[in-house]
Amino acid sequence: MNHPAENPAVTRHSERLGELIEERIVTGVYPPGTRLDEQELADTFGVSRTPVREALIQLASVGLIEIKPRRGATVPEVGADRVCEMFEVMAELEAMCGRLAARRITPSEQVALQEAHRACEAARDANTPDIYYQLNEVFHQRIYEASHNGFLVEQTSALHRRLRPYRRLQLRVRNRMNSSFNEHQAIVDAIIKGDSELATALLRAHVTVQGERFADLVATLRDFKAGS
Amino acid sequence: MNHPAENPAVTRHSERLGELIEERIVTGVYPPGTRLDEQELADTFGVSRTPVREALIQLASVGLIEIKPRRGATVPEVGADRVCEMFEVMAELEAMCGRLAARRITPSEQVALQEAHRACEAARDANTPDIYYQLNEVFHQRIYEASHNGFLVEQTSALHRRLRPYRRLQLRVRNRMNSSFNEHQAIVDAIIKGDSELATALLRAHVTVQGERFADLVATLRDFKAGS
DNA sequence: AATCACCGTTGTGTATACAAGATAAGCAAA
DNA sequence: TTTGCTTATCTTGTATACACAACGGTGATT
Repeated sequence: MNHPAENPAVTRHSERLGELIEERIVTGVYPPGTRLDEQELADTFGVSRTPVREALIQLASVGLIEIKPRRGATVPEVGADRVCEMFEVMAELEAMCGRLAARRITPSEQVALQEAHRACEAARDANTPDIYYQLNEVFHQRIYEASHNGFLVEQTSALHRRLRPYRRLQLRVRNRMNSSFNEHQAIVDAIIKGDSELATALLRAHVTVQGERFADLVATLRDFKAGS
Repeated sequence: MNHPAENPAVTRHSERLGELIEERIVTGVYPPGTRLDEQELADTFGVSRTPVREALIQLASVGLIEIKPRRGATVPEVGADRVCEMFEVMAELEAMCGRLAARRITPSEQVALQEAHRACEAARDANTPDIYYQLNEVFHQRIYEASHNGFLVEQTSALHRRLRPYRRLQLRVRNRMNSSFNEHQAIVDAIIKGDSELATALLRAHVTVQGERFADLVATLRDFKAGS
């Protein structure tokens, strides 16, 4: 058997490169404001400038970096307000997923959703926020897919990924894991019950809270800086 | 105003190229299924393969074309169902714009919105669908901007552009221009009045109709083909 | 006659070379 | 010392050259 499927060795390096660079951006290796020198990246990853450029263009068109003509690529200083805007849109997209999911979810998807939910419950009981965080992503993904709108799934997943680093900040927020799980419970109930309006409202609130927590965090940090 | 993004004096050809190729895709010069040969495009536009590749990658990451490793770029056969999915998301995004706009629109934006609306009215009275179509875009853009969510504006505008060719098909649909204008009127009223829920509902319906018209059109075409 | 293997061609993916603009340093003049 | 201009250098943007995988055709074998 030829294994083109199992082998991630995509013949185009720029794709792999894009993921690597993206990884370094969201993990803070390349913090906002960083200038991304093409030659430097090329040396780092052991390739020539060509694939690096292609990867950068790809990242730029997704909005992860900014490329100014003749002035290179930089990791944008995502203003806190910008992130809030993104959370605002995210809330609406997730709410839409929930609305459609409540109407369209199949029996097998119901099972999958409840499985994901129970997995979250286990992580909560074990008090392992990192695990919970991971399973939380699966949970939300299940809802996306239950919307039966492939385009919506793509858009929502993309934005979810892009907001990941900011959501991550909230892991330590007091009691967030617990309240998150309770919200999940209500969301699952609404979807299973087929109450699309309720699912919409609950999911919107669920995500909006995340945005607000983020805003709180930013405000706190600013005060902290100002006070020191 | 310093808007380097929309400054046409961009030294990077790939951006300009991307727009040119996009233009040819949405206008049907490169119909779905077309294989986009890099060398061929390079010759066509009088540049080398490098900028062409960069433009293609950019288009691919926005979803306008598909690139398979070692197998080149093709204009995807966007299934009708896919387009319907996109309209479904579009309806929600526009609805969100309307909801926020109703709450946040400034006096000067109110004026701009009404101006755009009256311009549409003139086009309707003159019975010039092409002009109406153009002004209709301005009208919607005004609403996007009134949402005061820059990220939302970007996302919505992008999807709007991507759906343009399919919306264009509806120009000739019977009476569409007239009913569109009437819907606009109600939308403007709701936004000015500050009734965000009403604006949401009206805009969602306004766009949903477009999606349904598109579905009707596709169905008609299919029957036509089957019957011939 | 049909099938499979081998080889040539075509076109993508990458590296390198070259051109041009932008930044920054150095020098001169006020 | 500061300001302005010139120039040097560095980085981006583009062209070209090369490597290699995929498709197509021809020929041999069953």
